Amino acid sequence: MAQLSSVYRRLEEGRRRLTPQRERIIKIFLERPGQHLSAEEVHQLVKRDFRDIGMATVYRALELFTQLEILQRIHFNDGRARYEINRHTTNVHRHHHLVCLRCGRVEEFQEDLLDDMEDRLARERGFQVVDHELKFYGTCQQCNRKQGGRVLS
Amino acid sequence: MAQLSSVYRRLEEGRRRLTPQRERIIKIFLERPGQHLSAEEVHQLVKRDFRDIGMATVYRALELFTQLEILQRIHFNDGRARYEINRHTTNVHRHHHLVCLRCGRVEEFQEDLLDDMEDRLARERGFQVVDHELKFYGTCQQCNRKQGGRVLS
DNA sequence: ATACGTGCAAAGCCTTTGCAGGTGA
DNA sequence: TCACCTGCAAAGGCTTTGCACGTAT
Repeated sequence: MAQLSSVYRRLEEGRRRLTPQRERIIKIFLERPGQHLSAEEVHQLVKRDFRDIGMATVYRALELFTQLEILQRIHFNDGRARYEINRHTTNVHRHHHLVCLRCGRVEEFQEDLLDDMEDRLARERGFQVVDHELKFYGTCQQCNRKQGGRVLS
Repeated sequence: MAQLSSVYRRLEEGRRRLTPQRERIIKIFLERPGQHLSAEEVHQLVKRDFRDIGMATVYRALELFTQLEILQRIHFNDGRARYEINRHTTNVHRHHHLVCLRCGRVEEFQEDLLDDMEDRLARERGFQVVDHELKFYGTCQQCNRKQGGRVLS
């Protein structure tokens, strides 16, 4: 798992430690590329190895990694934060989300068109873009086939 | 205010009433096109006319209007929901958001490029888009001029 | 009469914070 | 030693719900 060294380096720069719990948390994300986990989900997964870990530790780790730009916090309009590996800093191309309103699954997709938009925003409105976020809400292929079900919320 | 009749029609379809409080709330949004108000902000504004209105009523109205697709709920990754008039259903063109990380101001901008993307998603992945959401995070012109300040969170 | 709406207070989530004890450098 | 980390419990913020009373049809 090559990416761990990069995590370690960023922690060191801030004089923070890679404790066993934090390592497990990062690995949970590295083992599940393209998943968007809530704090609660992460907690359940870490508990397999650290039975006594508390939510506070999970939240503190997620917050720390978010500040170090190792993780990224996302909201899908359901009131709880989710986290994913920040691929921007791991040199994989930026991606976006397809949120299915029937089954709740979140798919990803790649898109390059936005770079042009960012340039235009800087030129025409003086807005310097640091990050962007694009989400499509709708119904996924699988749900479209089943038909009939009711759209959530 | 022509749009109020459309609000009234949609309420009637669901056998819900346009009470004075609800009317005031809708007007607050109609009077402020392009603003993204939190429940708390709406509460403060309604209180000018209804001193005793409670947060519960505000939340229930916001929830109702969101379900009727008169308002739209948005999250800017700060943990609180904001609401804006759903222009999709009032036939004004869809717009998106520029969130300034220094001063917190939210600007809007128009963009048509996404329709092509939606077509491609349907064709290539069978994902039927109902709605989309595009946000750019960065620093606004005003803040860029002032320089120096620290970027939030 | 019936269904809907309101304000108040209480409860519910998700998340953060304070604290005492533990651990790594 | 010193700064950092952890689990627990308590507190915080935002939002929802239960209830009794009011109101429109």
